[in-house]
Amino acid sequence: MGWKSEHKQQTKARILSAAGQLFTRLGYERVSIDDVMAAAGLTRGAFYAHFGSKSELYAEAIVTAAIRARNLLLEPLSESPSVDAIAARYLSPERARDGDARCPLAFLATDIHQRDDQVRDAYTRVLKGFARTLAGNTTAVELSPQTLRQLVLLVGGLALARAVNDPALSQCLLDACRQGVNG
Amino acid sequence: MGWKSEHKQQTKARILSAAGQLFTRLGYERVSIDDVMAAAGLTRGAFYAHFGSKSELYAEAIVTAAIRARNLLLEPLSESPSVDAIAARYLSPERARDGDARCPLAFLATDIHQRDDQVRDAYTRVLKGFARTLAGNTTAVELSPQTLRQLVLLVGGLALARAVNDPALSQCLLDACRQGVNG
DNA sequence: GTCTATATTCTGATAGAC
DNA sequence: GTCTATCAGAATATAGAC
Repeated sequence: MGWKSEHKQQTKARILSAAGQLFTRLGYERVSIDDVMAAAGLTRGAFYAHFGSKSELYAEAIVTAAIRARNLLLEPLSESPSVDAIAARYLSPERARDGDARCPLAFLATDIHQRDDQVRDAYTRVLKGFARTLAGNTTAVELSPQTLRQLVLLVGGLALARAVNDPALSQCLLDACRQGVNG
Repeated sequence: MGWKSEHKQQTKARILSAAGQLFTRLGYERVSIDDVMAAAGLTRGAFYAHFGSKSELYAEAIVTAAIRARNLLLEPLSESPSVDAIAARYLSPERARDGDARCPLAFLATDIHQRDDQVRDAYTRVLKGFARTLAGNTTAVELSPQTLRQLVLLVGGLALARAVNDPALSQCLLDACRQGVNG
């Protein structure tokens, strides 16, 4: 492809990066197309040259944000990190607050059911990917009950720790879940 | 108080009941004041005689919906139900779908962080109440790590089972969490 | 207290110049 | 492809009649 369509791809990537971070932090409804385009250094009118609708952007942005969060999470860890090592990083207080490595799985969990199938499919795929990482990237098709419990303790625990308005309870939730994953 | 203010209280209760069910099912942003008032058999203009803002309504409606969900959950159970018995009912497939006894703790979890302190306080109080129920209504001030893990497996598990667009995975999540609470 | 009517703001999406 | 300008609809909140 020529340099022109390459430039378009870069622009689209910039929009997706901005959207991923904004949506993960604020949710679907509190982020406007204006906000996303402004964060990407563009204006509203250019949006529809890249995406057909806000919902379509949301679906793609969830994947983008998940890849980013995954990279930041696993970066300092070994090639095949243990669930304990993952949990120790994932369930950190900074992550429960508005840290830099927000996980869309935890921050958008209850928002997904309200959206269309395209969005729900994207979220489901990402969640399964995280589960397979917890299972050590096995080739097994089935996810074991233990892996699913670890998944819930991580994603659900982080979500509740973020929701709650009591820092002490928030910390206790994170500690309890980390301990439960290890056991 | 006279029958007049008593009638006002009944009207307010009707609004709160409608709001509790609508908000829990659809979230904060997808429910308008119009929707709530219409469901209560009133029109928009009457709203501000009972509540100061939509956010204030939301905070109160979360408590109302939680009480209702709690009653429906514990109704057929013994006076001091075991966590196993609670989990068996709470993590049922009907509850993950749009059953009648929607739990605002699970369905609104990631919506709460976006709202004001009044809302977050209400949610936090309700969550602590559910945790104390799981702990057998002890008088202990502290919540044990095990109770908090059970709380996350129930609330987080139901939230993820609802988010996911894959019925088989949804069922596996519910089963795994129920099994984990029992163990 | 409840109604109708409306002020105001914001949003997603589109049209047309460059 | 990106811009400015705008449409059309929806939302919160308020004003005033009854």
